[in-house]
Amino acid sequence: MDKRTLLMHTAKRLFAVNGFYGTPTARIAKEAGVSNGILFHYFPTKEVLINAMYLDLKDRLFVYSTSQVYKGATLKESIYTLWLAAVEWNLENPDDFDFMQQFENSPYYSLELEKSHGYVQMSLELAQKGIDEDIFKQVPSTLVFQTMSGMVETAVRYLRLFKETQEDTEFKNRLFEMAWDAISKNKI
Amino acid sequence: MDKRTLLMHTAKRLFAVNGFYGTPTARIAKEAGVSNGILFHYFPTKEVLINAMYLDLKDRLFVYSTSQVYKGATLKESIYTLWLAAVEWNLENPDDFDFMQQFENSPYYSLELEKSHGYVQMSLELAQKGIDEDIFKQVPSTLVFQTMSGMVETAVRYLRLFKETQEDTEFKNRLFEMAWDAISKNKI
Amino acid sequence: MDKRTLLMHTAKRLFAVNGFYGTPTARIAKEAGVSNGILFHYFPTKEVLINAMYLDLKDRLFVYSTSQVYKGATLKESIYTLWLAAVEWNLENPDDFDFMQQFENSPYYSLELEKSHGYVQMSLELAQKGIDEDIFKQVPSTLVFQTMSGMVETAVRYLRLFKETQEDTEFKNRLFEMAWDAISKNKI
Amino acid sequence: MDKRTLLMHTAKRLFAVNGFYGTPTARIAKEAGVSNGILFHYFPTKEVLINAMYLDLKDRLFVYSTSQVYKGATLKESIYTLWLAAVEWNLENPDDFDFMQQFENSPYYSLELEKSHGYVQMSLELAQKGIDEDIFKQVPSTLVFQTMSGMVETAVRYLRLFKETQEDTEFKNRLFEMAWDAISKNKI
DNA sequence: GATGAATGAGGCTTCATTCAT
DNA sequence: AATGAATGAAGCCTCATTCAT
Repeated sequence: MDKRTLLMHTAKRLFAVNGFYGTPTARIAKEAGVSNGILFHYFPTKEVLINAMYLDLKDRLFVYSTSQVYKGATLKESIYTLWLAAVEWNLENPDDFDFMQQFENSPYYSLELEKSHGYVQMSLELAQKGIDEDIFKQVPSTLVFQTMSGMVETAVRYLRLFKETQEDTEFKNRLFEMAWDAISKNKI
Repeated sequence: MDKRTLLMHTAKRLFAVNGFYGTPTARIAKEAGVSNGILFHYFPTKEVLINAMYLDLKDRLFVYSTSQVYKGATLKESIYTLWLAAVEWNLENPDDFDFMQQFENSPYYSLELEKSHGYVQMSLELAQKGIDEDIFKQVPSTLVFQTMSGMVETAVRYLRLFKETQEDTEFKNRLFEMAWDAISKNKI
Repeated sequence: MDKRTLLMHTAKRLFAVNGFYGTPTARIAKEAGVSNGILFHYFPTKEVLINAMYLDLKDRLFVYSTSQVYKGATLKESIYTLWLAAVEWNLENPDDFDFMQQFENSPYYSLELEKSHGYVQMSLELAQKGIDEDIFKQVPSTLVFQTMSGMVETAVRYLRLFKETQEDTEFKNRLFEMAWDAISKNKI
Repeated sequence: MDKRTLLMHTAKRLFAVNGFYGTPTARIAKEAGVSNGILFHYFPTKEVLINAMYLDLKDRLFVYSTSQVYKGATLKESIYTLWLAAVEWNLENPDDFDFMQQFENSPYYSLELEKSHGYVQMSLELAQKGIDEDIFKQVPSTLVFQTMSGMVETAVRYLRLFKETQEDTEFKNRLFEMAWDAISKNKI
């Protein structure tokens, strides 16, 4: 693994546990087994490192989630697949989840950062589709998107808190139904 | 205003903008117009200050929200009132909201902190009531609680992003319906 | 001696020997017997410290030189007194001289820094007087000033190089004559 | 241009603006368009680079100045030619001038460096000649030399400060007269 | 000769906290 | 209670120099 990647991995692990303010760059380098200075060769600033990591994670989550959706799936199936993929990816990568949560709630974060991200584009299109087909509530697509994101977070937090539910497929389906009911029109 | 309170107000404002790692205690004291040292007379530690602020905010939010609910309200009315109170309070106190979000997503935060909080107790009881009365989905009360909290956050974020919607009562009702649909049983 | 002054003294000594780039702030603090941090309490930046020292030195040199000139002296006597005072002050404070030379030839230095300095004002007035009275050559007063400054430097350097001449009043008079001849009109 | 020379040119330009402490070797290499490491192939040390540049400059200045003096010139003519050549060379190469000033006033500099330099030898001989012929004041030749050097510097600084005087031959003659009067015996 | 990644010591500065007054 | 000078550990980052290729 090249040093750049190595540094990102190490940083993510440390950030998740100690937060980025609680993690000296020196420690990242040390635990990555590289010199102090090389970190700044790849990332001119600690902030750059943090941003790079965030965008990288978003990318990976996006690629993973979309790869799960199969052609010809109904809208609900697609949404379900995406939701589940996101939830499971976060459960399997708790460090990533913690890091992202922390980042998104820090002053470093600005929405601008991700507006252009492919995964935002795709989600919005999907949301718009559901609205146009009268499956979703008649609200802005961005709201649908944000609601789904929020519900993913809620699910992840809950499943992490009560580990015994993590393998319970039936329970996860119920979690999804809550999210779905939030955005979809109530059938009579 | 006594110095203790003054410090908390100043700290909140600065924390909201710069984060707590970006806000030196010296700056808090300076902008509060008090001496550097006195801060540590009232709060032995920066961490103590932060925790105190957090619990204080929760208290105020709790008192405010519950004071809005009137006797004899139906369950949905109560939930609605609480939801709306929380949303509006957060909109009117954006610094508080930012501070809390930041805190809850930092390594400082542990759930233990608030378990005992009156507002958690009350919310859980309300959730349980809805479940028992077969109005809510048959899921743990903690899940209902967390979902509602998440939906409040989503609403606040959205309303802040699109300021023109903040005065639109109709729109806020729709937001509430999303939250309600998430936790309630679907009527056929 | 208060810590601020103590730091300036120590800094000057170290700067003279090692240059300011060769002198860590930590070393200044250490040799001054104070804590590392206090330096930045008095001087927010190493650069501020350096500038402060420079202006302070100029002040002291100015006060010292002018205090030597007596009322009713002729122009030549005044110039001589000032020249001698400057030369001797620099000889007695070699660290100061080295520091100033270094500073004036570093990128830190800008003429703006001292334009407003009382000592510049006074020197220019004196120069103008000599020009008006047809004692000095008919050149701009700033040129007279700069020439005298340069001749002081030359004298100091020479006297430092050949220590045996430092006590030789006769020799110093010859040095002054060189400076005087440079700026004054040649008597036929 | 070979890389060695290229590096020296780039270094000089950067040094003049930012000083040598403000100019990382990495930046020199980058702006010269060569690799980081190659600099240390040609100059084992940053200090070696700096010294090499200084001596190189002195050489060039020497060669240029002496080439201007013609056979059979009187002493004053020779001095004038040398003075003017030095002044004009410095005006045309301001970076070089800044670099030299900075170097000569830094802890890197020691007189030893140039004692052996041809240009010092020649200047001293010329000075001695003037003294022996009773044209110059009866002072050590080294003093004459240093005075002339100082007057060159003063002239250059002044002409740079007031650019409109740079083309004024008449004015430059007056500048030279000041220098000449400093070292020469006053004709009655 | 040439590249540029890699090293690691060390510099400047910050800042929570303490303490004399 | 109040002040603000003082402490010193620690953080981020720089940069001359080395080294593998």
